[in-house]
Amino acid sequence: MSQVSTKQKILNAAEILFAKHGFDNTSLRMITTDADVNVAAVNYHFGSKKELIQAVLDRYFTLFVPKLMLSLKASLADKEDAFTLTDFYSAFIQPLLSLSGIHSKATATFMILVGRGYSETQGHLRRYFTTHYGELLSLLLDSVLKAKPELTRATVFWRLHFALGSVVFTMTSNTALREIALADFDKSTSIEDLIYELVPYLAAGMNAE
Amino acid sequence: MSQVSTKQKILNAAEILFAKHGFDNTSLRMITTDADVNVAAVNYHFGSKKELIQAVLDRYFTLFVPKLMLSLKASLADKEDAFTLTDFYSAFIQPLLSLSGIHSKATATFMILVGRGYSETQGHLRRYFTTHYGELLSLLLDSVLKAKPELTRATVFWRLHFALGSVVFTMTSNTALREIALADFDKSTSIEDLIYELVPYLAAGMNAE
DNA sequence: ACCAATTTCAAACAACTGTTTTAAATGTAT
DNA sequence: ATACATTTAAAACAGTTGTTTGAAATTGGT
Repeated sequence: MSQVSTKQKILNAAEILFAKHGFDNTSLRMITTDADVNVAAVNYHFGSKKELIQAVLDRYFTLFVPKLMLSLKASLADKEDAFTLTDFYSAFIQPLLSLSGIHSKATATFMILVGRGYSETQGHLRRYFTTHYGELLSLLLDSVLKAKPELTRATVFWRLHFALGSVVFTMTSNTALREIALADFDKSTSIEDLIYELVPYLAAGMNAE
Repeated sequence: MSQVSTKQKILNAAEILFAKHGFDNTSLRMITTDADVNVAAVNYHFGSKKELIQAVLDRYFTLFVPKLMLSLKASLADKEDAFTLTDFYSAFIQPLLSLSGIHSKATATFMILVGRGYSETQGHLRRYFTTHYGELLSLLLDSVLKAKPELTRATVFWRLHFALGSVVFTMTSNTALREIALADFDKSTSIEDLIYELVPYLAAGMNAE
């Protein structure tokens, strides 16, 4: 019990701090202090900080990726030739919402971690993404191409990442953007408002040309 | 001569390293080694690392922001009530290309630095952005609203930042994304191809609903 | 209750961080 | 050439980083 508990206490604390400050700006001492655990525990249970980062990401990927792939495959099989972009986007909702089982902010945290993984990447994270990302990416490309056959595979690839960029940038810059938004209009913006703004924007982008 | 030269050698080296590794992951010793200058020179000429970061950003902002604002105002005055989204996007081209006067990669570097400024923000950078960014943001909002009066000011605000997110994410993740793209299709993607993909996507997003 | 394996802990590790100090070198006027 | 201010340079600063050590505490199996 104590072994699992310590490991998970570290993962929980690390995840929050990684999302808030980034991987490199989070020290092991910040993590172990928040987790109420000895500094040496990280190296004992995970080996190194690098492996801790991957363990944090793994927890989300092993939960999210299979669910998303199942959801997409089910929708593709169900709709067959009538599969639309709306079906594509809808396939994300359930898997994303299911992350809330971990904790309330899990969905946002996941997106932020993915974003940080992309931009803070220093080699080992890049390799991690390309391996754990490969078959999912193929399925995503195939799905969109089913809904929009007139697009090239390359165009779909880039548009998917443009969309990811909008989401990830909005998440990681959340505090800064909300502050600026608050200074310009005096009405504050909730996460729900943001999603409401985001969805039609992403849909229109993928539908371009 | 020697004083200006040292200052600029530091700025040039810092800019490249900041864009490549981020602000916090770039040490003063990395910068001064690349610049072939003593470590103490940074604190002598700039006061602190924070002030060096702002000096690097300043070099771009003082060059880019006035040009963009003039370009937008000229276009607004010229087209009057016939100002379109195409006019809006076109106003960026000249100011962005003029950055190439600094060096060949200046435009991409500028976008990356802006992106890092948003997500690595720890307080002082956020304040820097809101002050040096305020009147430009207002002008951008007004311009888009002239072209698309049916949108609310808040919607335009978020869509502008969604677009910035796509650009910035694509820039900062450039290497990683190109690697993935190369693994999936075997045709490599140039920056020109990327812009060609980006423009219709951004236009469609702003035109949504 | 015992032994052995697992886990925790305080302390120290070498390497690195931004910054400061002090002295030497350089430049610039008179 | 003298006197002054500006700029460079080597060295050390206190603080933090990830990681390792070795002994203490805890655990689980018999």
